[in-house]
Amino acid sequence: MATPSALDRTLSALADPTRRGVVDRLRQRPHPAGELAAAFDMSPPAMSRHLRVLRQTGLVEENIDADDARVRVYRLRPEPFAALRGWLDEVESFWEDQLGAFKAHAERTRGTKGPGTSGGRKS
Amino acid sequence: MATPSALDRTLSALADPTRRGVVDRLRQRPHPAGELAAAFDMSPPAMSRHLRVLRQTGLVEENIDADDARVRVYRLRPEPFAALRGWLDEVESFWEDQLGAFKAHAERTRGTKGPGTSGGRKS
DNA sequence: TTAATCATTCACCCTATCGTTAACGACTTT
DNA sequence: AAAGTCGTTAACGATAGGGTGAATGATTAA
Repeated sequence: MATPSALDRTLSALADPTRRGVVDRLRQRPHPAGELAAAFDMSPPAMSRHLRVLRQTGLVEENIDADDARVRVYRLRPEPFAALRGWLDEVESFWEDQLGAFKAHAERTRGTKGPGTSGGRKS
Repeated sequence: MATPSALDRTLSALADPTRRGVVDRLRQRPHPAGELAAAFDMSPPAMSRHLRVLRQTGLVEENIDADDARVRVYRLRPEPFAALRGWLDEVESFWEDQLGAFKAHAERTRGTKGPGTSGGRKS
């Protein structure tokens, strides 16, 4: 594994239901690690690992509670979500392009319904 | 594993670098399975499994080539990407709420004073 | 100082996933 | 019909990911 890209790590992190649940929950407000473990009926070590994954991808940030330095409060960070949106925008631009490409393609293949219907298997 | 949600499956599918590479490649044009296996220097069975995952999440669609029924041509499908965007929009609305108005979800938050750091945890 | 609490890392299972080769079904070609 | 091609499923080994309980470090409470 040649050091996965940031997008790799972001998507892997969000692919886990627990971690996505944590993200959803952090939308409401920041939470201490212990609260999250309890909320998902999970042992503290298990949640700690999930939080580490989220932290390493930059999806959440850890802060020491001002009133009790034992407590670590987690909150969302926007950057990885923005990056994911950027990739998604790129992918979805495919269909916009397809509308334009449809005209061009329709010239070459008169009669076929969709753009890029198979063509040759050679490049 | 209580039947993962559609979003679970979509994110898991896209978390794999190979599968995301396939998606990126299909943005250019539809491809036969064999071309994809070759492009990623991977055995046909391995690619076939990746394509099945993508197909099961609805990210790609399989079509029999009109000229050669042995060839299966894969192309992108928009729905799962739109669903992912929907979730991403929800998550990112978090920051809009923070900037705009906390009154929007002030109705749901009981007693807690805004996004405060301190937490009264305790079970 | 001693005890209790919060969260982490460490050690270990256990399952899921990815890759390979071999075998198969479907289609095309000669 | 026989051989060749494309892509799949089947069976297997190797690896990574996620769960637990025990031990550790840091902080607070008594």
